Amino acid sequence: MSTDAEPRWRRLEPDARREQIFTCARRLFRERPYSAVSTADIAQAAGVARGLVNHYFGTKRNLYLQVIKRMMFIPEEWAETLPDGPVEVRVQIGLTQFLDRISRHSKAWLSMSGAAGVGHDPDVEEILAEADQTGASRIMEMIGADKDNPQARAMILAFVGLTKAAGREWLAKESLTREQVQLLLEQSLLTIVRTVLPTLK
Amino acid sequence: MSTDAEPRWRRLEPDARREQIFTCARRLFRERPYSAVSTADIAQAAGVARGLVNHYFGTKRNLYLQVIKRMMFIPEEWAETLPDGPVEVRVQIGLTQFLDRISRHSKAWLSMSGAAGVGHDPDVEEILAEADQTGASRIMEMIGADKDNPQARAMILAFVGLTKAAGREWLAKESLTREQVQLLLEQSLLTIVRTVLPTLK
DNA sequence: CCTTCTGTTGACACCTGGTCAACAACGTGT
DNA sequence: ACACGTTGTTGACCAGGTGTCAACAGAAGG
Repeated sequence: MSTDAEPRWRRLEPDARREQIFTCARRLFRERPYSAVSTADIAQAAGVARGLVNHYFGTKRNLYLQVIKRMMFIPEEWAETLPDGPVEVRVQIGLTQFLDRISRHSKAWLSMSGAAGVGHDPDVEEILAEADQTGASRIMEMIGADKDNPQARAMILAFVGLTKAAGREWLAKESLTREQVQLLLEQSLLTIVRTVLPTLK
Repeated sequence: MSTDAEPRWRRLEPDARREQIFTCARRLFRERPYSAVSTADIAQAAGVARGLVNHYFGTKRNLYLQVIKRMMFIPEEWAETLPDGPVEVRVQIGLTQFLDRISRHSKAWLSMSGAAGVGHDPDVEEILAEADQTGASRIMEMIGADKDNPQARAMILAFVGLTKAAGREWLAKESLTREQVQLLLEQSLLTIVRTVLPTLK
């Protein structure tokens, strides 16, 4: 009889196991809505007992929040340095970089871009709001706005809404070309800079 | 002994009972996320057995979809007639009417305005997309755009994204005044009409 | 080979959603 | 009044999902 006694399961470093489960969970959450993914599914995908998922992540909900949180964080740095120069040029370059970014990570970006609202989950909304704030800060750098002016920031947050919607039209629905999106965002942002923000004082 | 024999429960017309349960469900879904509302909660709020909720609405999910669907439908008519005249005037009046509308129904509007995405549920997204299309049509009337031009429509759908984000800044976060939102939307829309849309054909 | 450590398992208790046969409120005919 | 049929309503039942935890077993060291 075979004496090799293949072990029925292998031990992993906690970090490795955690990461493995996390990866499987992220994949599943991307392709199905939250409630259609069971912890059993996640465990099975990771080839692991169901209890282990809870052991590493506590609750399914918490695991989900971590997935969202990490989607928000895109590996490369946000800010390649922007050249000095007139707003028009900075906006053009900044938006080009931005569109490069989201097209490179389109899948992750799309699953993040629209969110919050109806099923309004405070925790999820908070994470998403944070992402919007990051985007807004970046844009305010582009246009040289005062980052501490809450009204200016609110205006730019609204513009971020335009950005996300336009991005979806381009990447998900393919009803606009990249050039069209760029033109739309560029012109809108310049209008805001030139006409709307100055009224703030 | 009292012979009046107060009945333990009362029969209602199916429509009345359905409406009663629906109202309780809507209230609960507005104040808590989907998964935090159990059918037992809904039944209890309506003073009714749990099974009755399923009897009238099939599944909890279906009830939820109906709640969303009805939130989307705002009773008064969309279109008070817009006067003929230059785009600038039509846009100004149209946006004023629009802001009147959403401030009047701010609570319902806010729970609809942001949505879809992360927990991406196809059915919910479809309902919300339909609402966006309705809004887009209205705006295209305002600016006299060709409603059958898919690219123009896509541009306006992106603008709807700006609208929703700006509305949230005003009504939910109160970081902008109504006047500021109006200015932002007016200027952005005019820019789109004058500078962006003409490049399409 | 025995011991220790701990990553991992599998069974358990609990909760939630959907089904369905039985029940009881109410209108109707006598 | 009283029986009767209709049907709105109930409550028990089952399937399936989540979180907990004591016990198990792979790996490393003596």
